Amino acid sequence: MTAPGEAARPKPARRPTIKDIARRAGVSESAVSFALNDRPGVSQDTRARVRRVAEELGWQANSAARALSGERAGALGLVLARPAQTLGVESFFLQLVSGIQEVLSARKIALLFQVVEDLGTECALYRRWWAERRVDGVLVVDPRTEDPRPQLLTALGLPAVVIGGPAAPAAVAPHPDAAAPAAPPPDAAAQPPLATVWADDAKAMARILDHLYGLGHRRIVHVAGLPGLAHTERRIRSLRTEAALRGLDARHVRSVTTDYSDAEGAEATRRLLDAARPPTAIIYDNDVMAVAGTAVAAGRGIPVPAALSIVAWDDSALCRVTHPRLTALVRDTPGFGRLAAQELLAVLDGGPHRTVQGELPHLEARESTGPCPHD
Amino acid sequence: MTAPGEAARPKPARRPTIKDIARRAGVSESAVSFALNDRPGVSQDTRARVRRVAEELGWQANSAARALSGERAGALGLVLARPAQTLGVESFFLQLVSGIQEVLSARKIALLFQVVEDLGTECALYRRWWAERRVDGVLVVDPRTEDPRPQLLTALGLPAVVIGGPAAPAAVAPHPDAAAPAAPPPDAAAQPPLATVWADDAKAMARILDHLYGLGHRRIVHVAGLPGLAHTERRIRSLRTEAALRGLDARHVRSVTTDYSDAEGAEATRRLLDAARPPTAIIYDNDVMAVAGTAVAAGRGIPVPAALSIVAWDDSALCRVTHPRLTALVRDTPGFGRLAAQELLAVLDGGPHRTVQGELPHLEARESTGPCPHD
DNA sequence: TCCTCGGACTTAACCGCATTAGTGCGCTCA
DNA sequence: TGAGCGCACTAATGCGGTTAAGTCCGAGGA
Repeated sequence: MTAPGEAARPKPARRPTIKDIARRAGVSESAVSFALNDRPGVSQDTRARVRRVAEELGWQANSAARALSGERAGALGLVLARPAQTLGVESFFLQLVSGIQEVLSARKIALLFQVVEDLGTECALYRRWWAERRVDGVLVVDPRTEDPRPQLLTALGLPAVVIGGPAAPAAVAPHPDAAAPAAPPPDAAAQPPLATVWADDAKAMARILDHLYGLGHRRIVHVAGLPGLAHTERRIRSLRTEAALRGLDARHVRSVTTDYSDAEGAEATRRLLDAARPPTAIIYDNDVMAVAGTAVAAGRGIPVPAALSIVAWDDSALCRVTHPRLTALVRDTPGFGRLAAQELLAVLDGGPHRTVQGELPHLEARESTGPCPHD
Repeated sequence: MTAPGEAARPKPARRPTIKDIARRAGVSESAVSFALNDRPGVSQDTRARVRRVAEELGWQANSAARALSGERAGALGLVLARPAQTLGVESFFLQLVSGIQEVLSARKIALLFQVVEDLGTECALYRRWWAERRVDGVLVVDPRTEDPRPQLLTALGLPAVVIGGPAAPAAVAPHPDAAAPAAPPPDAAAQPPLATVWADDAKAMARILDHLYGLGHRRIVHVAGLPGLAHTERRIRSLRTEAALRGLDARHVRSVTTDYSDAEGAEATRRLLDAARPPTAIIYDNDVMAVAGTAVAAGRGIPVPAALSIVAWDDSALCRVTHPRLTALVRDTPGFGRLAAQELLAVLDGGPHRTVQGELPHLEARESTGPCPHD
């Protein structure tokens, strides 16, 4: 009656429990529990013996049982809300996840990773995870200016760390360089106090502008990503501020927004190059658009960097396979993930909701940026 | 005594349990369990009432409790063994994961996704997940010719589906077109009978060769990926078979292996173009190498496709941002993920270990392939 | 009329671990 | 000398479900 291929299925080996350990070590189950969890109540001798037996048996705590009694699921969640099409050309997320897991796996904490279509589904998923007690906390990515998630998570009491927030870091920790009185946006105070790790986009933008300004560029356009995202707005604001600091004309140094796709990146580039006075330098908010923009320039016979300089915000293999190779802003993304994971663990351990800052990115100058051409 | 930012932390709302439902519905806890799990033993009336109350309370089963008693973790695992550097330029994985989750989330099954450095760590992780009963099964990616994972998983009794295996589909389901007596490799029989979803790389390769052969190309090199991977070997074998079928010279139609990186893809391309009789067409095993190869050609002033045709195995935004846009083999990767997830669920439900085949990819002809130049 | 049968529930046991409340024992000290 | 104490350990309970084993009751058959 068994289907082909089913016949040989072996009976799964029974996994050892603390009861097995208790029997072999000649103690009670609770003594085993004490011994294995570093709690007082057992002698050094017994503790060592129990540990040895557990080792021999290859015992690992049943995560469900531990979760049920210990009130900890031993898992964290990360949801990525992205339409399926736009998925995966960026290296950012896998690297972030990789960094996060480096921290988690050392503490035997699992990561539930889920890709969903939109923000609504993401919120529904948080509710479900919360109700099912699947996770002890979540890492929130792609914070937005109008974001329902912090409020939801606060209401649920689900510990969280926002990666890439807050919308206005200046309001939390005033940027020493930001002499210009950049008024904190009205929603800054309204944000529930979730723990946050953030990157100093203002300083990063300053570095890019230093580089381009130093090369003589005065007409610089920033091809940004999705307008709703917090870091997009932050970068746009930073560009304005930094341009003003250098006395640059706001009509020639400005941002345009896209959906991060190669198609919109290319389209934006075409429009920019069609203008009466096209920019001499373009900053793209991700690697994919930068490559697409470079291809557009190549298609029109516009030499890079002789006639147009290009900078990619975020490095990846892509930036090295184009011709010429792209000058890019290099971030330690796995490091950022590690930082976020550590913060979340700290919150779970009862720590305060802090706002910590990731390492500053640096600009890797390659062949796509050069001196500004003379008109 | 509370740290700043901690003061406002709300007491988490208590999540409802079946006990709450039982009280409100005026029945016992087990009646609730029966009602909510579609088991006989309660009247239609009671069932409806219990359901309504559960709905009102927003009840969701505590996954830990269910796992503990029901022997099902309600989660599956997927491990990606990749060195951190090579992470994330391919769109394949996120799309695969997205497809998998489409199937899983409908059944409220979570996915544990983990990125590790190597195969040894991956195996250790399977052991841990098994011992901790974290997952009910796993999806195995990147099968290799010498792969310790199937044996381990079989020994553990951890249900699994291999994505992209087996090494020799011909041995399982003879390819009708494969008239050439391609001897099944020795390890084919040694493979434990894990469930498998696979793509017909032989047919895909045939399509690519049809295209290139039809354009007159007779010197074709396949820049393959990592030599240890099953699908790499399969594609290499397919190229040989298909070349022989068309009477092509094995010295001019051959494969070289790389590590999938842009660097090795570019390096391989340089070597090929340096040869006395360089190929007139190159097939790259992923999009990143194809783009890198195109850049090398551009750097040497070799026009594509006038002097060199290029095909990418796997499509992505990358193939559309180069100049010219790359002819690519388009696969329905999310669909492949859905298929794999369905197979694993079938196995968990006691089904047989089948070997099912994914949809055939098609070749999207773009501007990077053209008629073979005359020598 | 009595007994049986089965549907609709309830009770109780259990999953594997953490944790709290004992228990027995040797030692100290009034 | 016996109350008091601390230590090492055991017994018992609970987490929130599932499930096997009753219990109750009304309908149907002999």
